[in-house]
Amino acid sequence: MSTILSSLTLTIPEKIYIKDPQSSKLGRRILEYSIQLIRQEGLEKFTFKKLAKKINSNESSVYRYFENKHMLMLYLISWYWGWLEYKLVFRTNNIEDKEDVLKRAIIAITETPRRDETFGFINEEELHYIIVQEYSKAFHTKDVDEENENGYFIIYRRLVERLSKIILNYNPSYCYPLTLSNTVIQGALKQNFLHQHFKHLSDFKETDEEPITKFFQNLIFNSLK
Amino acid sequence: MSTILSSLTLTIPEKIYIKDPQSSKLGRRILEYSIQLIRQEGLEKFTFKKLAKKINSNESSVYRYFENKHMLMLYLISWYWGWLEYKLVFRTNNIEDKEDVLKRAIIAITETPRRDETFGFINEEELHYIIVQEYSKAFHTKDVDEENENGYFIIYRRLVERLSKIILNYNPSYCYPLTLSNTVIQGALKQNFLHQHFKHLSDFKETDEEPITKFFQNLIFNSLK
DNA sequence: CAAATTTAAAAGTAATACTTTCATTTTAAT
DNA sequence: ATTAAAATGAAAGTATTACTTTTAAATTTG
Repeated sequence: MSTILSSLTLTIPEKIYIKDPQSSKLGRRILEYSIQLIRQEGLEKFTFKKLAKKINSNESSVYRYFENKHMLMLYLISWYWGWLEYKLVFRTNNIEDKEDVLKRAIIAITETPRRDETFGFINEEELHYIIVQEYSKAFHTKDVDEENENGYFIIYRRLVERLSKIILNYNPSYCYPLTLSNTVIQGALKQNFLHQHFKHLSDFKETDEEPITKFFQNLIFNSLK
Repeated sequence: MSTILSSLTLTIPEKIYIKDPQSSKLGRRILEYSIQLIRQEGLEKFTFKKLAKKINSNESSVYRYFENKHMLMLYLISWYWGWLEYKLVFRTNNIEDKEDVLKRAIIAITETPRRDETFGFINEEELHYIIVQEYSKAFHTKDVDEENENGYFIIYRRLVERLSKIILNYNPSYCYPLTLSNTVIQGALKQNFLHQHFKHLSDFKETDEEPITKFFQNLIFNSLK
């Protein structure tokens, strides 16, 4: 993606944060370095105290932006889904051929991200890494239903719906567009995780290029034809 | 499944526990009631203290069986995978037709379990519920690689490999048997979760019978044909 | 029945996840 | 440039958690 759109910012549902972290220097430092620190320590051992120390700030200051680390994680996850949505739209824009649109959509969602300068202070490559490791913990809580009502997952919903429409557009008689859309989006993350930590449960070789994308393209086009 | 085999017990890797919970009355009570309590409270709010109170025992006694709640969860998850493996083998045993074998395998893995008397003190229906909600938390830790080396996930591995062989047997030229096998096993759990908590992201109606099974059968057979 | 093992009760420790208070700095408005 | 408002930092405080230790009582086993 180009740096032309570098003034773009992704909008995250207000209820997720106390004070908008994109609105201040400290807030942006919190986002930038929390990704680094979560990657280093893992979500379990990551604390606001450690983060504050890392950015030469104070625990209580971090708490003024996010209620707790769970909410910070929800913020980062929303950011990630928003970014995927943006990629999806950008890459399929102005394309006529329905098969081509679906092909490009699958690539946008399943490819391994490289550092991308579009949104300045977020390192997309590193964010992808922590999403792969940690995202399901933020979903799978006792309070999902309540959090869902609060709109915490609205960006994910939009992403799934967008992809499902592209699927349905390609094959209008397919019965499971939403289910397949979910399967691709979440399955891609899961396969990344398995490929990293359970090599023997993966069919891919080190030399394969974007094997996860290839798997899902094969799966989807065979399934929809 | 019948109750004929009620004396069967599933073998769980030794390293997961300190003292085998299947070997004593207290141990079995720990397993039985931990499932209930995790379901009630969610894994986050579940503590050994609460569990001990529920079974009229003591915190320190529970710690003599499991190092911590993470290990208890790994035990329950291994038990679940072991149970799926058992179902898979039992249901496909003596069947000749390769397509039929694969069909039955998909059912065994993706169907919604009912209370099954095969293994006495474990409520399979309730276990399935907590696996759907919580299992990915036990996978996605900073220590996966180490835990993997310790053999904590060996039963999962066996299950994935078994299903992948059935897939490959049905279509020997298919390139991604392991990846597809993982996608089905983990995807089925994920779809259960979505169906429960994100109804609008699901194509299924309340009246559909075993829609998740149908989705995966459609996906796999279209993809392998 | 005696010895070995298991369990219960209670108290203790270190870390975590916040909260509160108050002083200081920064920013924004006139 | 002055002042009020807002944001930040430092430090101390609280409740809970996750686990450990010790000792005594109960249970099992040989």
